Amino acid sequence: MGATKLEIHNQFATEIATIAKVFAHPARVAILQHISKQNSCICNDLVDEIGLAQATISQHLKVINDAGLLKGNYQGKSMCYCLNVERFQELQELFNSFFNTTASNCC
Amino acid sequence: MGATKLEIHNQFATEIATIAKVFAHPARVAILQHISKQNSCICNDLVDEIGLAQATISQHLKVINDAGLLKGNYQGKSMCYCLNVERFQELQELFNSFFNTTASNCC
DNA sequence: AATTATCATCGTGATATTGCAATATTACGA
DNA sequence: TCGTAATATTGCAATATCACGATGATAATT
Repeated sequence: MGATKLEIHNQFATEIATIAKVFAHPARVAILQHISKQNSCICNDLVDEIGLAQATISQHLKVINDAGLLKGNYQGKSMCYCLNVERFQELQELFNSFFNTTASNCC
Repeated sequence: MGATKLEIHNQFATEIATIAKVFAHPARVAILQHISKQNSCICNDLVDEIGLAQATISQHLKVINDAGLLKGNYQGKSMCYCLNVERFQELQELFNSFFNTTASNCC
């Protein structure tokens, strides 16, 4: 045991959890903030800005990218990572639908 | 190495990540959904509903509770867990302020 | 008091995540 | 095409998380 029992949960719960995981690390939140602040992003900047090794930043970027949250293209010899705003807003709406449907008046 | 370097990130990023972690497991999302559906909650119900062992459910409930998301009191011989709606909405607002401030038009 | 029911905590495997050094790959300019 | 700068990938060690059985603790019931 130890592995999450994914198969027993409903699809929506699994989806929310998968998305939440992306935001569940401060480095990834900071990366997203930085990207949005800069309006564009070169990975090397992030190494200085966030204070983690290049390999670590690259790994976090991969997680964010796998969630569909980045658009990237080469600009000169560096990557230019940008936020996929449409996808980002899609996730926000998913989260809000979770928040909004989960309300209760209680004992 | 291995442990998250919490101290290097800004406070807001750490806060968002901490909250996101609560929702980063499908069982916890499912528990929150179930609590809201039932309007009240007894842990044993959850064991049947979610399909995990009682000890495991109890652990997840602790994580949710540590985030301030539960109000609980004894009702007869079982616990009655309820959603702390105020706190829940507080977290929703925090999340939305993260989503809303992180927007970008890109290269 | 003993029993039962319910939930919490502890201890322990199993798996996942984090972080980094080393290495590979990619793109560009000389 | 060779060298260099930027980013990705790999492999590994450290730590965190998940899941569960066993054990405690508490309250109602017998």
